[in-house]
Amino acid sequence: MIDQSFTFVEENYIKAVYHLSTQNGKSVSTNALADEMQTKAASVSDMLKKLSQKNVVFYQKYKGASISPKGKEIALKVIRKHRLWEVFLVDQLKFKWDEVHDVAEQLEHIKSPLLISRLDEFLGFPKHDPHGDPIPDEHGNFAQVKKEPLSEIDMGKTCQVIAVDDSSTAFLKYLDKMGISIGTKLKVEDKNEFDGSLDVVIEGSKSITVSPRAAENLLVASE
Amino acid sequence: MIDQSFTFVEENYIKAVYHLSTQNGKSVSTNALADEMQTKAASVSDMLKKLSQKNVVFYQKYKGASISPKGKEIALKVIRKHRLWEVFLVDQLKFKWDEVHDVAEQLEHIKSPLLISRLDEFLGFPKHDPHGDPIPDEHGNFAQVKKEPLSEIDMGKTCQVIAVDDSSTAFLKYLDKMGISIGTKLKVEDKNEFDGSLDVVIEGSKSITVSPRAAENLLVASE
DNA sequence: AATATTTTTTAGATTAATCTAAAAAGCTAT
DNA sequence: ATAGCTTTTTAGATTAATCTAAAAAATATT
Repeated sequence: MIDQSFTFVEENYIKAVYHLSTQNGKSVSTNALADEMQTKAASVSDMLKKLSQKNVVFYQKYKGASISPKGKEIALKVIRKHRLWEVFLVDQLKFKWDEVHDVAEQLEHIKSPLLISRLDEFLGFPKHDPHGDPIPDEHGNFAQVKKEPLSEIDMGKTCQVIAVDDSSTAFLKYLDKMGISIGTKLKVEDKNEFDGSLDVVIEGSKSITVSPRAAENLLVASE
Repeated sequence: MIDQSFTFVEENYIKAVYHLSTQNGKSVSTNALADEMQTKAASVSDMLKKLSQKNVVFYQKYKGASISPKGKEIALKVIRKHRLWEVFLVDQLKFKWDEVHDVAEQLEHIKSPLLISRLDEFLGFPKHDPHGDPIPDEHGNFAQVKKEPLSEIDMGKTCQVIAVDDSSTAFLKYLDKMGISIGTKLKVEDKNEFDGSLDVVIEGSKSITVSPRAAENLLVASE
């Protein structure tokens, strides 16, 4: 096993397992993956079996999958490439942030360690992509963004939901109804003194009011 | 037939047919393609059948293949991308000319018209790649390099063999023996007054002496 | 707990690209 | 012009990724 190489498709599955299994801690269901990958559950089952053989995911029939250390390494390399290319597209080629995704999805699979280290250098070793997401270094390390409750965010500031402190179904259902999920970007418009509720704008969407209770349990990263 | 798309593999075959069939005018044999593509003749037969169906090559069983107008269009788009990326790698990322090929072979298949037009602009609309090969514009047009006999090249200048004025087997055998073929790069080191012969260095190889007769029939592009 | 529903897996096909081995076509040299 | 050699094509498998439909396991409901 000198330097095992993965197909574009395998890399995309690994990335998806990494994303979904680190986002909410627990293992990822076949259907969740099928949804993420825009494919059918049967295809996912086949692929998980293969990726498990290659030791990049942990997988038990009917029990879902999670990322292995080796898989995490691969996922972080792909994510590093994806985000560096996004910086290139936006900073150098004047792409708008909403135009970069499809192209970066292709560029992230180009295999050349030299290319990536040179690109990193060329871009001035950026630490974040145009969406504010951290760029892992060549060893897969990246500055862990500090989580703080939404209630601590200053008025006028923008932040991104990265976790929740209360994972009760009641809370999650509430978030769902509000249109908030992991990754959602929020801008704190106003703080209402009388009850501590916040008026926030959901990026690219509507303005809502968040109760103080919810604001304490929504963990965000400020930008 | 809205905007037919081709796989990486198909694009590589189209490029190979284009290269081989425009280089020496006539149609390309299955074996020549197999050699170029590092694959087996059987695979080439299958692919030519498919590409012929898609109207990108002209193909008749046992008679070889040549590029169609549609195929030429596709080939030139891929070549344009390949050469623009080479310029990027050398000019911006400090790659050496011999390090770019494998990476450009991957990058040339990225699908995004916006990416390429922006890259072209970013690089200052270059007309040649780092090897001196012309970069086709978005319509597939490129400055035809002017051919001149090797005998006209000034001392100290570098040039590339692009054609021959005498296609007798005798001459071609002579060139073969000397290690010269289409694409070979030469540097004129010295001109011997007494017999008109030239001392030239074959790039990455030995120094040889070319007779005046040969020098008149070797058509080159100066760089 | 037993049944019904949902989720996941398996079985069996399909498509793209490839291969080996054998058959067919084309060339060449006497 | 024909026998022998080379080139090319076909036939039949193989691998990766996918799908549909059916079977099996897990979860939910009464």
